[in-house]
Amino acid sequence: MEPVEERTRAEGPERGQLLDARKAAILEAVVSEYIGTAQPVGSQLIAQSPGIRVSSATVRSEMVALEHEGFLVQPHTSAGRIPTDKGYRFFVDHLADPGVLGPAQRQKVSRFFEQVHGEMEEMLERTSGLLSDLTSYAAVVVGPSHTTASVRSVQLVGLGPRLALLVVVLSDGAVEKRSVDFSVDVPEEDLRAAGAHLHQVANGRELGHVGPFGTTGDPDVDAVVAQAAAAFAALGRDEEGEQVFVGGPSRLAVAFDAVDTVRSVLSILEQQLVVVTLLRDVLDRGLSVAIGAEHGFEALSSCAVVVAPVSIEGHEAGAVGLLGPTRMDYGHALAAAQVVGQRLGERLGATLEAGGPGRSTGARRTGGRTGRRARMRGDERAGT
Amino acid sequence: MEPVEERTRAEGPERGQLLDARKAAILEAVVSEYIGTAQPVGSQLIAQSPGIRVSSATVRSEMVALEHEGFLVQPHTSAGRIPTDKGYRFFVDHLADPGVLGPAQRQKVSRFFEQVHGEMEEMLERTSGLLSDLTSYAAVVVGPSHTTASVRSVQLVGLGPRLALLVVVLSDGAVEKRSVDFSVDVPEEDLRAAGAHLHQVANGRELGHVGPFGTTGDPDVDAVVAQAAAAFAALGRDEEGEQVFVGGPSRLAVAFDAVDTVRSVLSILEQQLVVVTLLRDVLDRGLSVAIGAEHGFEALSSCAVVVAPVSIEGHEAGAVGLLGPTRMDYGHALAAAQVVGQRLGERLGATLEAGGPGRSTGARRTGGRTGRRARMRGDERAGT
DNA sequence: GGCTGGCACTCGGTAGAATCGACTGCTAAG
DNA sequence: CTTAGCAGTCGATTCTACCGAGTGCCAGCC
Repeated sequence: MEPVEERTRAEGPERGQLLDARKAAILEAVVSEYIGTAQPVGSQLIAQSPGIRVSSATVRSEMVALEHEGFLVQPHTSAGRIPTDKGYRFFVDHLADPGVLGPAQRQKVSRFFEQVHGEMEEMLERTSGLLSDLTSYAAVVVGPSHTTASVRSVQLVGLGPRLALLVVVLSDGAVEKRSVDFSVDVPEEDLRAAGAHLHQVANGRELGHVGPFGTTGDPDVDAVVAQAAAAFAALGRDEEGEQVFVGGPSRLAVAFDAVDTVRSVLSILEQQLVVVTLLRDVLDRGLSVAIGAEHGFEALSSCAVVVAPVSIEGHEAGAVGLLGPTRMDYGHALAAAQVVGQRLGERLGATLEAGGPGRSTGARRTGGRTGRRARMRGDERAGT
Repeated sequence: MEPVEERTRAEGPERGQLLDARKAAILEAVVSEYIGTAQPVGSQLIAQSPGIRVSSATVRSEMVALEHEGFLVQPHTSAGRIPTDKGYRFFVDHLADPGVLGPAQRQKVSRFFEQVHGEMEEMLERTSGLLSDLTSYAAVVVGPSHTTASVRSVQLVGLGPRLALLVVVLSDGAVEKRSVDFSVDVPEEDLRAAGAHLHQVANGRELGHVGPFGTTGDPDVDAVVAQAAAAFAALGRDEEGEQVFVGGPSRLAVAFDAVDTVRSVLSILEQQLVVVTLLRDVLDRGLSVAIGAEHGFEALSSCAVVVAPVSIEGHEAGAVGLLGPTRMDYGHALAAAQVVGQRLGERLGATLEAGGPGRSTGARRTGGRTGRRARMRGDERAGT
């Protein structure tokens, strides 16, 4: 109604984002208290907390102001106050101490990355478990997309008289495969010849950009090549997406007490494409935390998402994230995500350390985020 | 107290498992009603249901008997009755109509298996989604173990001067890989030579039983072979287990209203080894349904598990399962699991249809179920 | 002017009493 | 053996009273 009135009533030179020191201290106290207890916090409790040197009456009037400015809300008239998304946002941006992992946890992380072995998928999956363990929140790990990796080897392996497997090894160590069903028997030599030809043509190219495959002169072999080419194209289409690993989804059932919330958040996590988009969006906006409605997902409005990039030798290769209630322990979550993301990047980099120039095709992400695909696990229906 | 009394009171020649027709009809009515409404069901409702031609008083006295025999319980004195695990068991064994999928669902299944494409993992994953969609319960799909498949191809692909990828193709179309880090630069020819040698030695053997690898005469190549052999061994160790795919876990949050139950069931599903063991156990005991405490898992005591085998050309290759509350729609769930399991087996078989004799190494499972490993997704802690 | 103590007020949560109603078990009659 | 009738049980619901945490406001103090 009277925005001017509103603005003059607020004191000091703040412009929307700024709060004077005392308000900030009170807001911080409210947020940390609420994060700890999940109970609306009242003025008296705040007045007693260290760092606040005024009476509860003063705290009350400050709280009224904070409520007007949208940092706090009262669930009902005679209750304490709880932070709004904006309140958490201010807390995260200005107040929370950087957040450090305890020595025990640091050690756990170190030991994990020393011991972890196996191929990328396995490592990413384990990492999602680690992150979830560290924080008690659900964790997601998004692996690098293979779109920029180049083909290092192509092979056709016969599995039967009329069936073969197209095996493609990429420069980043990923292996893609696709079965090819010839309707007629194909002799082993033709298979081998076709494989060699495919290798010649595709080697060094990016998976999405192989072909045309030309001819070999031998029509039998060419027939095989043609079939395999189709499989190649299908590979390029299907495997363009990132893989998503979710760790500790059961943690959601601890973080939220409403079974409805659990259900809707779980069903979001089942749609891997959505998860990838979500993390990407947050990172693209230069954030490491998205609170409540800050990301566009209705179903996640009671969640906060903490994201950290995973970069392999300087180029962004994926992301790790945490999903918890808005009243999550941001300091800890940020620290954990950040450390794990970084260590994971280093670890993945180290595996490729001995890699040649093929690896550094690292063209930066093109930035567009439409058309991305991810392997779906679970329901594929677009959310309800 | 007086077992003889007990036994003589019951009529007819039953011995523990059998019930006379009227008791059975009443039990069936109680179970189906309870499955539908989740409310304790009283004698009056049963007396009205079609097929029951006696008064509520008679129903009551029969219910007393059924309670004595352990098929029903009363949550409290003045409430109706609900089935016990034993009650569900009898229902499943004797009463439930075979259960048929509706035409729409049959069609959905058919269309799914016509359209589904991609490699095994993807297909299994999608299948778990399908099954969950059909039934509204959480679904699990366990893929075949590779232990009986033989090696069809071995290749060493250089990813960098000192790094290579060992790529092993198995007769069932699976591809296993492992990166090998030589501490010195290895020329391309040595890699190729070592790869060829490995292929020679391993081809046709089972993954767990390759080696020893002998020598090639060239010490440089032998060094590479030795490193790769270690990777081979690691593969054999790691990839012995089945893969597990969970579809629609969010359905658990619909089926159960206690958030605690949701949490504990979810955390079971996170431990893939446990899931494999569970399904195996049930199948090994010749069952297709395990109700409540029938499987040994405390955390799943409020669940029922429906299992159907997936067999590829006669030999057991995996399983599909459904996880829901004990008051699940058994008829529908059984039908869905059975159909999907069978179709999946046929579909997987069709892919290998053109396969040669290598495929039919199908030695039956050895039956032991210790030492099995599964890729873990999520937490790895042994249950709480 | 800003801070504080005091006070009236609000309102969710809890406890207890009354009521309701869906069951049951029992019994006596058909 | 079945059935109608009846007394009894006990969870669920509603209502009331009450408590207490917490608020907003105000008058007085520094």
